[in-house]
This record gives sequence, structure tokens and C-alpha cells, in this order.
Amino acid sequence: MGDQVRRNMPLFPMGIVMQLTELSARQIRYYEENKLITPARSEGNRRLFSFNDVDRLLEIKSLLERGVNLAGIREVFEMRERGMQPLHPYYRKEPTEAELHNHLKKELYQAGRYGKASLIQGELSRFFN
Amino acid sequence: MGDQVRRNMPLFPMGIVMQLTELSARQIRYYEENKLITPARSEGNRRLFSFNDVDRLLEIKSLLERGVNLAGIREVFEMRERGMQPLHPYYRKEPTEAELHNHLKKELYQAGRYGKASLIQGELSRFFN
DNA sequence: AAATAAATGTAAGGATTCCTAACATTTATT
DNA sequence: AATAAATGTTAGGAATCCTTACATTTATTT
Repeated sequence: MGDQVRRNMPLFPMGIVMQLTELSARQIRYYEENKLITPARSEGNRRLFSFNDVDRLLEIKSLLERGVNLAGIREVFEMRERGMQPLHPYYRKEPTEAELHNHLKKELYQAGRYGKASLIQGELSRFFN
Repeated sequence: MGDQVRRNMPLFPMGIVMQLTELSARQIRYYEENKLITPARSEGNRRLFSFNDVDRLLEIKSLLERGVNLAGIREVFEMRERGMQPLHPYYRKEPTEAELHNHLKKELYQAGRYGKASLIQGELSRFFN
């Protein structure tokens, strides 16, 4: 339990995360804009990223490289949060039904391969122990 | 081996390290001035601290709270680096002989107690796994 | 193929964080 | 009391990051 706390501690500034993930500031901010990450902020409004944030960014990058778009990635994350059960159309809100689900399925289908393994392609935290 | 690499990665800016250690910027810079830590620098000359740096700072703080002065802490660190063998007066340079050794010994003597355990009193890295 | 949308680049202006240097203060040692 | 050690405080300047807006590239849709 304290583990999640630690992994969520706001620690890294933008510059470091850019190096760690090899993403541009623009990309990182755009992903935040799209609710894929929610880094903390300093008193002066600067982003402070946690291990979990960095992990997420690495995963986002990996999925993007596999051709999944941001909407798809959002789905993946939501699925994970809801406990791995894929969303049923019945529970969907407004804009879709099976479409999005199928779309995602299709996207993920041809993605069952290896990531680029740019350096770390999973959990950054596991990198530090 | 890659472990040491990771623990030496420059990751944290001054502000975060201040929070993590509850030390002032002045203190941290002063300890660097006295060769107790050697944080990396960004291209723009900003300090970037590693896990090892933070660990060291926490240890410095703990030793200071136990009454050890900076010279004593320097000795402790040197001893550790040289493989735990306490320095023999014979090998000392110029300014001292048994004095410093005794001084240190005396300092450490009344210090065989518990630290304040401000939050983390050992290895920060162990905090993240 | 043209239009639209998604993802990223780039630039400007401003705010925050950090830097060094210098001097002041507090605490301990001589 | 004088000196030294450790820390505080302030000033001026530089680096990093912020948001906003517009441009470009790439993919999708009509």
C-alpha cells in the first residue's frame, strides 16, 4: 500500500521525463490534455511526474508505436482500471456502441508484437530498487 | 552493476530534494562545497541529484543530528569507500595523526543511538521498488 | 483528391525555479 | 572574547517550464 504512495510521489520535472521517455514536451503535454496522464504540479504550477506517470508515458509511447491512437490508449487504460473486463457496449455512453470496441480490438490485434524496447518498456520503477 | 548506474542517474531537481530531505538549499549546497556530495548538473548548470545523492544527504543529516561535524562525516564516507578499514594515523597526510581519528572516534562514540527517523533514515532507493 | 481530424512542431511572452556571490546570524570551539 | 563552523538571507541573473496560438505533418473520411 505504501508502495503505491511512493510510486505516485511527484518527483521529476519535465526535462528529466523528456530524457527518460524520449518524448517531446509537446507530446507529454498533449497526452495530459487527453487525460492519459495527470502529473502533479508544484506550487508554481510546474509539472511534477511520478514513477507511475513515467511508466504510463513509456506505455503510451509503446502503444503509439504499435499504431494505437490516443483514444485506443485511453480505452486500454480504462480497461485496466476497471479490472481487465473489456467494456460492454451496453454500458457505453453516447458516441458509440460496438464500433469503438471493435476498432480497439482491431487496433490491438495487429499489435501483438514486440515494442521497440527503446530502453525500458515497462515499469520504470522496477528499474530502481 | 546496472544497479549502480540507475542509482546514480541524475533525476531530481533541488526543490524535490529539499522536500525529500527536509534540508535547505543552502545546506545542500554547503555540503557539496565540502565534497560530501557531487550532484550532476544539467546543461544549464542546474543540480540534478541521484538516488545515491539523496541517500547521502539523508545520512549527512542523520550524522549531523548526532553531533558529527562535516569533517567527521567526510571521514565516515572515506572509510566506507576504502572498504571499511579505519584510517591508520601512519597513512594520514599532514594536518593530523591520531587527533582526527580520536576526534572522530569520540564523536561517533556518543552517537551510537537512534536517529530521528524523520521519514526515511537510510536508503531512499529502498523506498522505491 | 479535397477536406477534416489527429498528432506534433515551433515561437512568443511571462512566471517559476535555481544559480552564484556576498554578507549576516547563530552556534560551537578555542 | 575571538575564531570557526553551519546556516540564513538577499540580490541579480540565467535556466527551465508554463500557456497560448499558429504551422506542419500524417492519417482518415467524404
